[in-house]
Amino acid sequence: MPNIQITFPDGSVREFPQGITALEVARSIGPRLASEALVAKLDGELVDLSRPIETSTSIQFITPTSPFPEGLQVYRHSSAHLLAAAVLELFPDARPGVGPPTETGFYYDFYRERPFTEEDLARLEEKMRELVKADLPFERVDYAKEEGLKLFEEKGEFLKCELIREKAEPVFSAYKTGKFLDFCRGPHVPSTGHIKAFKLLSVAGAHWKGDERSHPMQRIYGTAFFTQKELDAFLAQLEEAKRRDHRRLGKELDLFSIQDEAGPGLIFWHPKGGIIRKEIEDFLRDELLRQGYQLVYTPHVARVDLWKTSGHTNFYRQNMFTAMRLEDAEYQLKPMNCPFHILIYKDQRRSYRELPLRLAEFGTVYRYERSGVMHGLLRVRGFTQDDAHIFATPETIEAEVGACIDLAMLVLRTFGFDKFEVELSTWDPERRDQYFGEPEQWQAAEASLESALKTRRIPYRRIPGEAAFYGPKIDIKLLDALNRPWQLTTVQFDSWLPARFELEYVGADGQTHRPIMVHRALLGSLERFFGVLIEHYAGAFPLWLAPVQTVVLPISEKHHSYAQDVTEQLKKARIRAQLDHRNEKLNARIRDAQLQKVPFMLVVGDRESAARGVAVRRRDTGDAGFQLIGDFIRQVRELIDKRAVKW
RNA sequence: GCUGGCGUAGCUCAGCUGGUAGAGCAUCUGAUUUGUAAUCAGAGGGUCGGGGGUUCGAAUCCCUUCGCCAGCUCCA
Repeated sequence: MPNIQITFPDGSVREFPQGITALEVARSIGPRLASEALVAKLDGELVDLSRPIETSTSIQFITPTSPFPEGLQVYRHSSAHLLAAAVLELFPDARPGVGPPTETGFYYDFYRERPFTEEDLARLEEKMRELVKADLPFERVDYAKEEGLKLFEEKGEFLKCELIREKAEPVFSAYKTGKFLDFCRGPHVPSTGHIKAFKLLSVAGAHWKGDERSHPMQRIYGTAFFTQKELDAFLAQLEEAKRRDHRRLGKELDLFSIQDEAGPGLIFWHPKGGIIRKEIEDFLRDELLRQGYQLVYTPHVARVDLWKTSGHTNFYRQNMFTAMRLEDAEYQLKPMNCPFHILIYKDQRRSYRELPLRLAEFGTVYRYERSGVMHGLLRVRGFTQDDAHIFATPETIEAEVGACIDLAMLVLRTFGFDKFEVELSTWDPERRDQYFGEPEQWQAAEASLESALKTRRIPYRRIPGEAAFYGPKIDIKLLDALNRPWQLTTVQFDSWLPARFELEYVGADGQTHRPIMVHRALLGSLERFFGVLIEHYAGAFPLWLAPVQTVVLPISEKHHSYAQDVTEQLKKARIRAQLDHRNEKLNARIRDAQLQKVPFMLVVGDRESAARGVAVRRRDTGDAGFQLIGDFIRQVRELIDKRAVKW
């Protein structure tokens, strides 16, 4: 048998007989590697360790400690197969659909008359552990298409048959694990014994191939990690996310509610949430005015004709509330603010000297969402965008886009976010008919967006084909305290609406020209942003946002009047202060203030009233000792004024 | 909208196979006068999400409707 040459990651080359398996190569290096390796990478392609190597190649072994995400993906994919094998042991009537790895684990879809229950999950997990102990191999078998199809048909695997008919090559691979045979490209870890730490998380409904008209499927979600420690950390993070859930905190801290009687997806901002919203709006408004925006207010409804002109009745109908008939015409609740701002623009003849014209509004819009998709503050039917439309000449577009990005970064950082992901969504030149406008316009638009990012040295990802039909856009996602991404800021280039509404300005040359529009929202929606903020801070807001900034706690009744005096002084300094003189032990009142996440608690008793001071307790670090009342006020005022996130 | 789960006091929840509702916290009243995360006692509070049905009898079983939760699908 001829020899082949195998190149190792360190550059060394060794000869092996043709047909040797990757596992044998690993063994030639060391028994430890052979037992830990999960898959091999041959010239960059992932393969099973058991696969014979026929030609010279480079090789790399992937173990749990390899710095490649592919290892974990394969591992989770194998875990999904392990799950399917366990399901077939306990529920022979289940018909496996698909079961891929996901970002945080894996799932497997089954077709079955009866849904799985929580108890079923526990039994399945137990069975999976048994199969791990049995150390079953993930055995790869190649079938000719017809022969393989027949095999799956005999097993009654009608879903797999459908996939094979649609996707299989003339010879396709399948993987066998115990009773489970899957049409699968692989690769997999060598055997079930390699799977160390996993957990089944939930059952949920799904649809075959994601098509809601197709078979209902039962999806079992699970996750798997190389070590129990990593799994535990992941589960702890799930718990932490639950602890921070804005719906729960919104109730506990009395920030907002959703009322059955009013309808789903409609938000009631309670007084404490209202103060936070006011602080957010005040801050934004000040910045907007500083940056040359002009504030406008527009109605919530308009004649349907307006929405016909804008094109919304056509391409956005599915997201709009149905129109209402009034005496003279049909009226439509607004799903967007742009046509209104356009009407303000059109209300007079515009000169190039007025541009860029920046119109900003906290505009409340209503969008119809299907009943199953609402989620707290994050997905609602009525929300307020911190919206703005910039009407500009083509020459100034890049500068305007750049200014939007700068403003977005400034704003988001002020709220304490400092990790971002930026995306540039561009068109797909292959599908020109999907987009409005000429290719040259698109290239110019993309170039100006891209250049705005480049001159700021902002790292970004280009996503072809993700542009809106009317223009390319830049989206900024922030990462919260749990590193979850949230898409908030969007800056969109639009030459479609200016054309629809025949917008014009008179240029320096005395001719009329068409302006370009930039749609831009920094926080996206105030409701959604509020939800993100609550979860990011777990309800413990920065001082400047905290609904109650200080609570004054008199030790006993004889300190009431001094406590009252302290509270008045705080209020005079525009610090939100509350006096808690309830007939409760100090400990109980401290506890309540802690649970309400009040930044400062001021204990006042004999010592404090004698010395005109307060005993400061901080929300995060506890007792901070005595301070003169004047000093405390000055310090807190300063922290509020500079919108400190930490103190 | 679809699949599955759930809906009992303001909140968190108990209530086995049908026999006209219970705890803790919160609220109110009284006692207590408190030094850095829950003082004690008493009282009030529910047409068991809404409607219909089965039954001598329904929080419990059935139908229907509204809402919530986890997903699917779609988005700020």
